[in-house]
Amino acid sequence: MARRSEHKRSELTTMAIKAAERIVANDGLEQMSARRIAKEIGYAPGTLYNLFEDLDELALRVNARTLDALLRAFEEVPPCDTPRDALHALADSYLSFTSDNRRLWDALLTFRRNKPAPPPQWYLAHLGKLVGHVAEILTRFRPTLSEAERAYRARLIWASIHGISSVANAGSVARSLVTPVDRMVHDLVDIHCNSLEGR
Amino acid sequence: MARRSEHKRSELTTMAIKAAERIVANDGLEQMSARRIAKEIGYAPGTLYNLFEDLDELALRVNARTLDALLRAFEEVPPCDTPRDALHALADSYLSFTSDNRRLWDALLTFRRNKPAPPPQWYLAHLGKLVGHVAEILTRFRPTLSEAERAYRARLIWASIHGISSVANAGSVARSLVTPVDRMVHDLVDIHCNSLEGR
DNA sequence: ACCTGAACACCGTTCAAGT
DNA sequence: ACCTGAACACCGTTCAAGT
Repeated sequence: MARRSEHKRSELTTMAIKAAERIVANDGLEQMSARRIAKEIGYAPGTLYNLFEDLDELALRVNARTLDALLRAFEEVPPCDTPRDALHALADSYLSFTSDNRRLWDALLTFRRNKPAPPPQWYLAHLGKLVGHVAEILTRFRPTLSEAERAYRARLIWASIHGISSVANAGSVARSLVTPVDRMVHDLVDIHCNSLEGR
Repeated sequence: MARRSEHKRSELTTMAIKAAERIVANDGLEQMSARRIAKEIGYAPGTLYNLFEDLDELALRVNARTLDALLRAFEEVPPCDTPRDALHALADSYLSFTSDNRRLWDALLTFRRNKPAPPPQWYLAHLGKLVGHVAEILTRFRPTLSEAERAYRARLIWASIHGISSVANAGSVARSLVTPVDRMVHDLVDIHCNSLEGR
């Protein structure tokens, strides 16, 4: 029926991603449907399949923007005198980002592709940068640590902190296990710091 | 149309829960639909709404059985000489249970009710027992710890371990961040133990 | 009283047909 | 070439009507 070309393909793509992001941020990932996105941008559902392979790809693009935003927040964390303070500052940044962007962060954590497929390489690169922020601080604790060990330790710290934050965000079912979240995260950071300092 | 009464109401309930569990274990929570459960037990979809308030309740009942099974596994963990060994043994039990029951455990972690509601009291009781197993071991580390502090510490340990295991189970997207899972969990347990021993 | 199954309001995805 | 929208195969949930 059509040939509107009111928007360039790239514009249309951006419109769709932003509409999807808006829906996820406001109403959660469950509400992000092809029909609703299409309605919001004023196109037919079929059009989305012209721009994206499927809804999975669209969700991945939304998550990529969320990760980008978190990385930007990390970069704005002011430098600290001690590595311990630096880790605490990073944890604070993480906690405030995830609470300011509850639903978007939740979407990132709970999203599962319908057809199992290896994650795109740019997605892994994003995650790598996230862990890189932690790894960088670890060099100040233990300058002699090999790069591999530093990366491993950074992943260990990140995953354990993430555990608390993810339980806190996971429905209301287990939230009582991780209260108060802030105190738990900072206690955990201290435990990791103590271990890094060898005490 | 009907009045079969081939099964008592309680039998029907059990049949439905077991069918749902089978579907979740084999094909994941996404595949657990009212229509499919009904077909498996040979009744109409509407019948399920006679037995349960909605699908959320059915999913909760499946999760309860999974938690029960995990608690049973915990109870079978043989006693250990040192509290450190005991924590490692508990972690091993957790790791092997979650890998033997991937999809059921995943369902427990990712399930979110459609209508937000406080978790039923029996559900919280189950979670409490889970943390209780950890708390019990902590008395051996620090007999003088108050009950509240012991419970807090147990939640901290459990949540951080759970973080690693949940990332490992979360699609393939972030799994690379938590490999090898076993080593990470045991390193984390050691860090917690060191902290408890005050070094 | 118990169970049915059509009905309602939704999904993701495809693809022939229109401009 | 681009976009549509009907069509297909699904959802959860309800409830009038049958036995």
